[in-house]
Amino acid sequence: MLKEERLTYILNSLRLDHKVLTAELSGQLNVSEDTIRRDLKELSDNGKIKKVHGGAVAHSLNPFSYRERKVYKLQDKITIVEKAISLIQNGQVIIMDGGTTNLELARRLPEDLAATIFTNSLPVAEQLAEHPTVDIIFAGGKLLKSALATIGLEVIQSFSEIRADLGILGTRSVDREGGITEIDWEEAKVKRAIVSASQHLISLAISEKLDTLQPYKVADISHLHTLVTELPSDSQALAPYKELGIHIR
Amino acid sequence: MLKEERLTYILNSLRLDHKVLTAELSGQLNVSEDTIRRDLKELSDNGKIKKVHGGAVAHSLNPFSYRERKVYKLQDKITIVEKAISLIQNGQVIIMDGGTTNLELARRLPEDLAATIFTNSLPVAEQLAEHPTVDIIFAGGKLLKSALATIGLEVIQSFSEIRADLGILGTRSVDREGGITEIDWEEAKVKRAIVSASQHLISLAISEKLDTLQPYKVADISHLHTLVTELPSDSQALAPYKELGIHIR
DNA sequence: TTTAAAAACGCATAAACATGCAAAAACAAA
DNA sequence: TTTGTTTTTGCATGTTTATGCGTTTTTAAA
Repeated sequence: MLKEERLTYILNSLRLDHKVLTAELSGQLNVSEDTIRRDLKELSDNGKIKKVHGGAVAHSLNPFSYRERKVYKLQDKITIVEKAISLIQNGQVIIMDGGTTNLELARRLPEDLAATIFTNSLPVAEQLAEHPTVDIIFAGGKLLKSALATIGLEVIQSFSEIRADLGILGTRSVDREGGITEIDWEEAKVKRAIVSASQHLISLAISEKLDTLQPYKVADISHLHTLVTELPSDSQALAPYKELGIHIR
Repeated sequence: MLKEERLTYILNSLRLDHKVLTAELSGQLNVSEDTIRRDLKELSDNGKIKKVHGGAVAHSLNPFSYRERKVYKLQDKITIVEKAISLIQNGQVIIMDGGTTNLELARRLPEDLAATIFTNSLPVAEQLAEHPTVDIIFAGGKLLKSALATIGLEVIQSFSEIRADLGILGTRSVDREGGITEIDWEEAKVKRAIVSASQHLISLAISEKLDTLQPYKVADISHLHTLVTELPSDSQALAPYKELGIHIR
């Protein structure tokens, strides 16, 4: 294996997992830890990564992703995202909003996927821009700084003009009675637009969001077609949703 | 076997595998490793491949390589940006597009500025999102991945509905005869929309862009109200523009 | 503070490399 | 054809690079 390939491998792992461990890489690549250390040093010297004790973390040159807030329950979210990816087919038109789970989805989309993706999330759009084949349509509007997403009438109108195959919602709360609910009124309105524009609605939610409620309603539970969590599909917590006819992944 | 055939063979292997090994090629092509090395050197000199210790890799192997670019002439751009900031007043409605200079402007806006800023550039919007008081309106549309900016009819329409106090253009080329010109047709169209939506048009351009031309016209020089470069305002290079009645900063 | 893991450093070595040179081949012109 | 020139190639030479292994130093967590 060429050194160059190792460096690429490291950068790629870093892109997917946000961090790499020297010991782990040494095992995966069958070279000594010293070599890995030298690789990391080189990448670090070139400003590509940030070397830390034990490995390295992403240090994107992109000024935006500087906010390197740790992603809460990243492992669970990765599990969810991998299930969600299996639901996406080539050629589909997809609407997705923001949130860390959806961002992770954007990051991990298969290289060879061809799709058209509508979004109102700046980070998601930026992540998708690195994908070679997906077409990205950004819904314009007033930017909500805290969410780095556009909101308002214009966004809603944009989405209302689409008939999307898939709507993928990062979800704050799901409840069998209260349906999908959100904490921000404006965001809830945007999500509502996504719901009505999507033929098939997928909710990505870590399990702790199940059976919780927020003040603003996005959609009745009957609108939800597929629920993706990190739990195995036969988990007890998911049984009530299954009974409602919702597909569980 | 002709040398040309070998080179073709190498390029083809590289296309398939993204890498070639000197030793391997030497065996496959029945020539010495030295010859292969010379072949690789030639292809590398012509920019076709990237030569590395042990063989060569395709340029695309490194996924992040295209992001590497440091900001060209950053110091000059900071000078420009500081002058440009002095032209902005509280409460104004501003349209700005993308480019490194405009991104730098977004980064350095005074903390206490209150303004409404329309943009079609993802990085600019993200940067502005860190500002406490400006309102950001993002113009939606199809995302041009290379520029990380939206383009197309929708963007143009968004801008056409505005009457902005200030239009701030990052500028590829300015010429007293040819006006403001751009290298990308779609981007040029968007800039044209900015021009006609702005009551006062400001062009930010490092001096080396003066008196140069690109294929697509954005605006006649008569539409330009203020030209900001890193040069002192009494510089010889700016005199012709001054004569045309353009404000120089 | 103690301590185990990680990193840095120096060193050794084998593989890959650049360079100069000469032989062979291809080519051009007389 | 003959002769002179250029290109291509392989080989011998010394040089550089990549890597692993001890040893010492630093780090971070208990």
